[in-house]
Amino acid sequence: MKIITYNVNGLRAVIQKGFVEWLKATQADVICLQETKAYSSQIPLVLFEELGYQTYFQSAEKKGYSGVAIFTKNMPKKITKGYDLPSEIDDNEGRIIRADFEDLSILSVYMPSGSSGEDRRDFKMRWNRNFHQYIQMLKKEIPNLLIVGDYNICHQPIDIHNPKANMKTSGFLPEEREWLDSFFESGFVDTFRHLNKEPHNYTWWSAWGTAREKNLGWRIDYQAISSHLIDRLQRAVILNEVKFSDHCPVLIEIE
DNA sequence: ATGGTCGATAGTCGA
Repeated sequence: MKIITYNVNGLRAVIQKGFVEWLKATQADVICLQETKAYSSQIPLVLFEELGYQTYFQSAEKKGYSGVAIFTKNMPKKITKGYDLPSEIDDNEGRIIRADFEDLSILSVYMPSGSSGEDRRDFKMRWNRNFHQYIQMLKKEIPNLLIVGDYNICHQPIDIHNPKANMKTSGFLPEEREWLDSFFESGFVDTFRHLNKEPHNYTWWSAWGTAREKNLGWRIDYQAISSHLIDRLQRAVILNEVKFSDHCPVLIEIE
């Protein structure tokens, strides 16, 4: 099973740049999207249906903002948009969607950015802690989880081009990294890092200057799998040659 | 610390 996660930074924009043709060539079974910035009614869904995908969206209340989606060739047993267990924060920003398959549930998640100010940095921490509580409840019901998407946090110094300069930048703050530590330690494996210990592997590049050309980036997009499923992992790669967005896709294959 | 770009929108905002 081939699964891709991709923060597209506007689904309509990437469609104009050749996203559909690229997706066809990937032969992905499931693609999880973040920052769709659209309601499903604004997307020509037939383009994806022609490739054999069923399309599911969880959009923000605010028009043109955030939003996640899952496109899948296999029929899911159930789709859940937002939270389906008690939660202190509603998913009105369109950050969570889940597809349940026979032996695996896949969540496409867009965790908040904290880059636009103190309010959003605080919201990010509250959101992440609430999300983690939800996942801990959910895994009792559904042990086999794959949680993919834009986490908006670099985990370790190896995951960012300039760790020292970014110690006070949201996305690499100690408390954010500690949250990600606790998230993984609660029963998930960072699939890419499990198979690849090399530096300079990033999934997002700033629009400043020539950051992408020089590969001065951050690894903030992950595919996290329930630890007991790690033996099913066959491949995990960052598709950094794909440039429809300021992020790039991450691909895994599992048995 | 500073700086520029983009997508979606119609306000500028959020990233």
